[in-house]
Amino acid sequence: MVLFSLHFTVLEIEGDSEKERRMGRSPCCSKEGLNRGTWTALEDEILTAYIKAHGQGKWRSLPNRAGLKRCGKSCRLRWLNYLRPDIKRGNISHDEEELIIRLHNLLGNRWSLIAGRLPGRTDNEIKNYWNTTLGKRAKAQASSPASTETPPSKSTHKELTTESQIDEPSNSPQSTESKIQGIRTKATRCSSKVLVPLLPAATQDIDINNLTLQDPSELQDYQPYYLTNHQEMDNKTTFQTHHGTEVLDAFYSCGPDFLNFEINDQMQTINGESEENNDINKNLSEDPVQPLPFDDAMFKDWTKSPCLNDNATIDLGSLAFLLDPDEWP
DNA sequence: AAACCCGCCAACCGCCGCTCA
DNA sequence: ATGAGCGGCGGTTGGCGGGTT
Repeated sequence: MVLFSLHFTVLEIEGDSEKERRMGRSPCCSKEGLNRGTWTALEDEILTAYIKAHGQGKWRSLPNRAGLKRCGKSCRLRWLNYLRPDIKRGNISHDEEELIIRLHNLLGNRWSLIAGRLPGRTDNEIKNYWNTTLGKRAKAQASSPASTETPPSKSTHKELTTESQIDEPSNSPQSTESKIQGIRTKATRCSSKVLVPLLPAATQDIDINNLTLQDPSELQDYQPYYLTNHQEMDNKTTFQTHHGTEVLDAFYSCGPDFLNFEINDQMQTINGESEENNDINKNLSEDPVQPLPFDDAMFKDWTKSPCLNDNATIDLGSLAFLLDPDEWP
């Protein structure tokens, strides 16, 4: 019955919309006559039924076509954050929490990117969770007495990685706040990349020019990072490669400066979640690799970096799965 | 029981980048 | 080359419910 009445509404409003279109640009969201605030069950039902029938997209015109007195953006948000069938309900698990912390350290407030690594979770949910829980924890951690004992240092920062550190504020001297300082909050495209294989653990050199990936799935073995350190020899670029987790830890263990680089939007693409692998493969051979701001010694052995001192009881290996979606629970 | 406080989170807002005509 | 239209993103707001006084 709802659908029948919807049909009439759609026909009526579509006419108006078309008229508006011909007469010039209609306002994005004329607030007049639109419902605001919490969605009703009926509105949810209408929106869900419409999207199931016609698919999502064209959000601007969707409310008219579906007969909803809502802003298109509001419809999109409601669908993406609440009505989508693949939304994961329930509390953030401990593993998810760890992953959020790690990804936030790596990506900053780029919630959509972080959400992309957490199946079923929305950027809004993660953002809220961070703002209400993890962010406060990080703040408390920053102002904890331990932080005054050891002055914050870019080179001595340790990360939240162990369970005990998660459950209670770490005595890490480096505040998350200071880490966030160096993070871009807006996602931007980047054209350069460094490949850091998750495996093998042993250090090796890769000749990027000779790196050919027969199968796009091979890209899963690599994580691109926007570093600016490299070694160029005779137009060839070689990379010292390391276990991905170690590299990540080393990066954000070293403070905000090291986080001030671009993260590849295609990071999740690399993990086989998109069809653009071929493009990436192509870009690998086309894009020049940018110089990295790291010193050579650091690249020669991450594990000897001062960022990873012996006091850091970080089980890097145990967290490597966080970078491999196949390993996710 | 009422008033107040506080935390959570759904929803809104404004900006930005991409696409296309 | 340019600008409108649109989708997407991150920051912020405000309603609601639970806890405390």
